Amino acid sequence: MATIKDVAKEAGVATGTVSRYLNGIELKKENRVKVEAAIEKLNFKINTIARCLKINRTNTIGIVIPDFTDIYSTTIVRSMEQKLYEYGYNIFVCDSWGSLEMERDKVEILVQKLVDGLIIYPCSDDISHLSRARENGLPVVTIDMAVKDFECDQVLSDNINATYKAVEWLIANNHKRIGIINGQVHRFTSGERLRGYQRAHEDYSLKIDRLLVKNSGYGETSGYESLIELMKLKDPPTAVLACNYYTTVGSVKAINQLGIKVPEELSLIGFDDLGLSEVVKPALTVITQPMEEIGRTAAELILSRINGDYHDFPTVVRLKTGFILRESARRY
Amino acid sequence: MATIKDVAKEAGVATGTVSRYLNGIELKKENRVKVEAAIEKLNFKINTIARCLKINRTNTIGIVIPDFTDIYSTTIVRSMEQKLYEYGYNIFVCDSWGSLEMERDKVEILVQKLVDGLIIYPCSDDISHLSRARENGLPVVTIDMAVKDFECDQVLSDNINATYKAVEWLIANNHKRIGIINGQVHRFTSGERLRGYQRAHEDYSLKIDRLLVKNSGYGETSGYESLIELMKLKDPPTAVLACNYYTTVGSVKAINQLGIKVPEELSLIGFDDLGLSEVVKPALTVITQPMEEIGRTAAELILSRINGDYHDFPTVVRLKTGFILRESARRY
DNA sequence: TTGTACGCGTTATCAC
DNA sequence: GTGATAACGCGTACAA
Repeated sequence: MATIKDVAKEAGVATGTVSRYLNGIELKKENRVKVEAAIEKLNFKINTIARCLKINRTNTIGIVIPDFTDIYSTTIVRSMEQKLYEYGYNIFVCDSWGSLEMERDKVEILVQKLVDGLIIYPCSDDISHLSRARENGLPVVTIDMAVKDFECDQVLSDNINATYKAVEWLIANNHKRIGIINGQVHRFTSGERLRGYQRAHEDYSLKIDRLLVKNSGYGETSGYESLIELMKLKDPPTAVLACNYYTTVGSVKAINQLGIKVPEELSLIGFDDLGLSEVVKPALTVITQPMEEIGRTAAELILSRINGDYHDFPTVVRLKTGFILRESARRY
Repeated sequence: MATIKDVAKEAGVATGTVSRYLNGIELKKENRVKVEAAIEKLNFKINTIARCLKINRTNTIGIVIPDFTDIYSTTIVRSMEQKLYEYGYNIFVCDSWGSLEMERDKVEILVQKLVDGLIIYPCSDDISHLSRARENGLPVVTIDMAVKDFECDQVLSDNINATYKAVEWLIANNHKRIGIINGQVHRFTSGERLRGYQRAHEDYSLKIDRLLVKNSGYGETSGYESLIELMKLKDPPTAVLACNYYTTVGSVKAINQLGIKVPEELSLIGFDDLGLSEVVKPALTVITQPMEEIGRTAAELILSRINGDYHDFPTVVRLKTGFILRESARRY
């Protein structure tokens, strides 16, 4: 692999001259031509590693998500990448496999690879490993998770009002027994989404039957099993709210298997308008999160911090969710 | 940020000694204790960039896929990551946005970041940019794409027999007008999948009606529109084969919208057993690709090449596909 | 404008 | 074993 020295020798100039050429500084035409010829001839490529070592920047943002195959995460990542690429940054995406240990490991790897910033979708509310990252002067932005005991920028959906609006709609449409299929209690978004469910009940003086509250996890299997359990109750719900995309998928699976008619026998409200929604029959009513906006916002925040703009640090951005009424929910 | 020199000074030893300690070489107990104390005290972290510059390896594999949100791709990536991580390699995943120009750009970035190998899911059959990567001694493995005019390892599904088996099943079950919704003709997998369709027709002396062959693209919209066009024909098909996951999704959408009864009025065979298959009603009959195996195989190949094992170079691995019979296809 | 010398943090190679 | 020192490839002063 040809180095900058080889190019300099070939062109008969000094290495500094080549370096300046590479950095877009104008040189004497004569030299420029020679340098260009040498680069072409030797098929020279700049060695990014050496450059990074020198300037102590990599123009790379590390991103950690719990699962590469989770379309909610990847949709956000895609939007981040678009924004960051625009500003000359690349992304280094890691998968924590939903494990805290792995997450720590990946963060460590990213820090050692000298990324210029870290955007993380934590898989738990233990983010003690992030403080070490920040000690190295690394900006950190979290997604989908409010973090205590650690100052950093955060981008969140307005989870509380998301479920509040959905439950409110159901109550307004005469539903009184509303099931909720939620993530585990210790997860941040689960807590908020449950909170919205509770608030709507409070505000309309409706009592919550604890049997209608499921929180075994955000996975497809959890959604599937929870829905079956709900419908096996002596007094089953007339409507069910699934609190993320995969519990929605699991719920639909269970509904199909049980042969339940939607919306005649059960109203279903899902989460995130991703692929499935319009494909299943009847089309799903869903709560939507602004995924592109989440990604873009996180990208913009990290870019600000990298550029030393800390005037609004730390910022917590709450993004509004939507509600798309389709056929799977109706008046009871 | 503390450097190895600081540690050496703090411990009162030479930098080489610290380096040897970091690389797991045993030192005199006395020195080991001093070095460990110094590392702890200074919160020293090894500088990966500097190390890479020296040893000329990054322990990182670059991966380029057409779309972060494409679950077929990410499932494969996940399986690659699992294997590579096991061997101490990280992955650097890039999204080509389905554009050749972007793909070139991303490959260039990866080469400059000095990844140790490149696994690529090309978005077209123009892979001229890969030869440059290989000139730098970089092993290249392609996924999902047979490549001409360029020697490299390739991991492919057995596309021809995949569609052959599906069409054969349909023919054996008395279907004579079989529609196919395929990717664009210039795409490699499309060509092969069409070939399987054709061969099955040949082998059973069935003539192909050109009107039944759609090839407007692998996207959801293409699938949606193609299915509608097929069903609008004077003599519509009795069965339709969608040739990737997204055309399958689009087809299901169209079927729901048109109110077509499956399998009574139309048999549908989809591609890839991903999420959707068991959620829609009736459950989808699908051709499956061994995604985990594709990822694992590609990872193993690149690891071999990195370790200098070229005894079977270049290798083309053809992996067998499966066929899951569910409710969406039946005897005509 | 151009050329030179040095620094970045680590590893490898010598002598000791 | 250990210590000193020369690489690795690039950027950047500073002097010419």
